[in-house]
Amino acid sequence: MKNQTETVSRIQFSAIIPINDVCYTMTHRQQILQILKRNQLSVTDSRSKILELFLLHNGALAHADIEKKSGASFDRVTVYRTLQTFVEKGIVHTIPTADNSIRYALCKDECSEGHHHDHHVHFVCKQCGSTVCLEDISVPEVKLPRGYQSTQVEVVVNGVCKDCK
Amino acid sequence: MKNQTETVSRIQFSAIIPINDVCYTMTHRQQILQILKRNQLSVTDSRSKILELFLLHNGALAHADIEKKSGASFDRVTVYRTLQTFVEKGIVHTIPTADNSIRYALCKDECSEGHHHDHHVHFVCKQCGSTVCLEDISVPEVKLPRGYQSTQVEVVVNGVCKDCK
DNA sequence: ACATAAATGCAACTTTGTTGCAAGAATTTT
DNA sequence: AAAATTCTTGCAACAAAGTTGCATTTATGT
Repeated sequence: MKNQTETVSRIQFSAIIPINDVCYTMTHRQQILQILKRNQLSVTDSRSKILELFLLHNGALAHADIEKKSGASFDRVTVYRTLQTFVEKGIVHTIPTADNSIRYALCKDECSEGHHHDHHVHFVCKQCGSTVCLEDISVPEVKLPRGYQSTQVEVVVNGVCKDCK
Repeated sequence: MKNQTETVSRIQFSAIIPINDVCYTMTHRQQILQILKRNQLSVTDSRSKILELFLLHNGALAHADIEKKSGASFDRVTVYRTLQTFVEKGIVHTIPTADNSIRYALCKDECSEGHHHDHHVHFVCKQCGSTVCLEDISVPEVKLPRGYQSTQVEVVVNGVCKDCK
């Protein structure tokens, strides 16, 4: 037990660790490996890099954002397929928007394959355009008319975020 | 007063009335003219026909639906521009979805130009794929964290509708 | 280190959405 | 009621977004 703790703290200090000739800060590398392993996905450059973008950004990313931020290092198709895989595995979830652009965000809790249970509110800032998951705000109950059966409720709040005010 | 009622009922009987060589059932024709006039839009084939689709369908339509249902009678560009105009005028509103497809639905209440106030819940059926506005179900209050300011709240419920159960 | 299975990149293609401009309609004016 | 004006439409060309098949490369278990 003591040994493990020591190992972790030692690694935490050596801040930069290479995977596939790309360097990541330690905590992120650990998270990335953990997430991919957990979902039986092989650890590749693109998956690691795209996951890292999500970890760094702390908010939702659209496909276009990822292409830009990744520095055009991957093929467009790879980004599409990676995101698709992540959604299927429950690593990220999609956020509905009124403008035709799918946004993806990391699922904080464990999502079972195919079934997301991210019952939190999404916030889209009109000013800076960023989308964030309000993890602490749970989706309120919605009373439906007779005959309607609900499986998932999406709540998207538009407005001005705390940084833009 | 008696005269007016009489006129209306007489017109209601003569079910089919032509505009621009296209025939519409009376009630819809009245509605279409009323909506377009009210918004200072000239009455054209495409606008009338697309509005009629909304009146007939009683639910949300995506751009693709309109192209199909209108029988390829209009140019794609015209459909795009018509929908854009309708949104700007507040005749229809967009419904956010998690899959890259904007859906449009008629605004029941009068919406002032640019500012929609359709504070109702939208329902998307997983079975039949249809989207409906639950006019009677109002959007619940959402408590936001400090610093966040809300201008509009969108609620989309996914599930099985009353017809598919 | 090797074999196997999976992921990537490329090319070609489809779908979706946009823009400018000439021709055609609808409305207004006379 | 016809002419003038304004707005709308359709065409063409383009840009962006997303998909599919296939050969090559990469990751992983033995």
